[in-house]
Amino acid sequence: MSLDPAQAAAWLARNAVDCLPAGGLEAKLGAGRPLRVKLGIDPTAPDIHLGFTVVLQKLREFQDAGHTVVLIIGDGTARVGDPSGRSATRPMLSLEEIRANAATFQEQAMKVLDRERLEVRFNGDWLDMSMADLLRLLSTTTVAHLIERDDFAKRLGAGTPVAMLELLYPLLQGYDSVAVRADVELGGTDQKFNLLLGRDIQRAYGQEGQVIMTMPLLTGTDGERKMSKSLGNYIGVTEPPEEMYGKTLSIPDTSLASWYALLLGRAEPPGSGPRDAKRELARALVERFHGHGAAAAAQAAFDRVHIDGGVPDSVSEVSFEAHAGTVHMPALLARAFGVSTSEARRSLRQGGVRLDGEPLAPDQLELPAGVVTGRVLQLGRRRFARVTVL
RNA sequence: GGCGGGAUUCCCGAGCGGUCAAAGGGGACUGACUGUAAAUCAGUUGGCACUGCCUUCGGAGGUUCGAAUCCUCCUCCCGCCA
Repeated sequence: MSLDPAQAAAWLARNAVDCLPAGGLEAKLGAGRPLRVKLGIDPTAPDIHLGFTVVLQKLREFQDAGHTVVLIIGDGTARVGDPSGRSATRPMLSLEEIRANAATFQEQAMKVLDRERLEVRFNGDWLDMSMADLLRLLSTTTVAHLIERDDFAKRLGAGTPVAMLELLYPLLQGYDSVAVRADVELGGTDQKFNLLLGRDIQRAYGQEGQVIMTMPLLTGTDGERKMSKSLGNYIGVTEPPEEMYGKTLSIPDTSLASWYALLLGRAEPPGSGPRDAKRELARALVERFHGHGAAAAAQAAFDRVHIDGGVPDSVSEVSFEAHAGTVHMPALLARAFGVSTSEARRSLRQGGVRLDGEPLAPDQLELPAGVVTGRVLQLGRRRFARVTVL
């Protein structure tokens, strides 16, 4: 690294919401050794979306600067459940679920991280501690401190239950920092309390406290709210290339700058308009998760469908039974796309249904079997299926 | 414990005996325009092989020719007092 510690710290901290304590990162970098950068993950959700990769991207930048990432799979803490941002007690997970989730997670995280500078640990390895050790850990923190947290405070105020286990969670994950001797810990802004507590716990164990860095939450494809599975505005990292490409192009222009910064760690290409910047972004993201060839193919397929009005290469197949040689279109559409027949009728009435790209007349409820079989049925702009009439 | 106010279709929110599949807004969907952007315009938005039929207004009963609307009980929320 040719940068001095101050410059390097500033570079690494860009896009971060918090990097605490002030000057802490610079001081750590000044020691001149590779830092141990921790990320703890709770293997509760089997597949991850782009929002989560914001933190991975930042970790990758640390790796590229010569530091080591310590990824902690929270197989021990997953049995407790992170209360952050939750309004209700979480259920515990079975061991099998945790293992499966952890495996999937690792595989997906590798798309962003550099395997060479990575250490993967399971916190179950050290959380099965003796009672004496547990009591020592518990003695580092007061109840008053724990219930300062927003979500706990709210739930206590509202009279909803807060499980003892949940209260314990921040301590356990803070202890991870002690176990792996973390220099830096990353997380989303919602993890700030946990990260800071980890710092306190390290010091209680005679270690130097970690620097904590929190990253902003990525907005979803709607450009409004944070990306989340339950809001349906997410892009999963395992989604097929065409989906990923198309969804990325559908984000509002106003999200471009933050997507570039948070996902790719760079600014939009200068001089290109939003349309081209977005195409480049989409392509880069698909390339990251599916490889170069898939990215080029996704772009080509997209252009063919949406610029030239063609049909995609691979579409799902539906088979449908004709009655007396005719096909009842609402029923076929319902079958093909999982919509109700009423909805299918509406779309038909509004000219939203096509066969091989040709719009159907609004009153064509019945079509001869020979006309539809083997052709590509299209509902709206994005839904396609190849029909086989039996 | 006492008093009062609520629960309506995906969400918010009108409706207070028939003209209610239920106003309005949001969201979503379809079409036009485009860059699967934004903005805008138009339409749709319970189900059904659908000019009609069926099921919805927290739950269960009841009054009535007729109930989202009235009565009874139940469940859950929210204010005020203690």
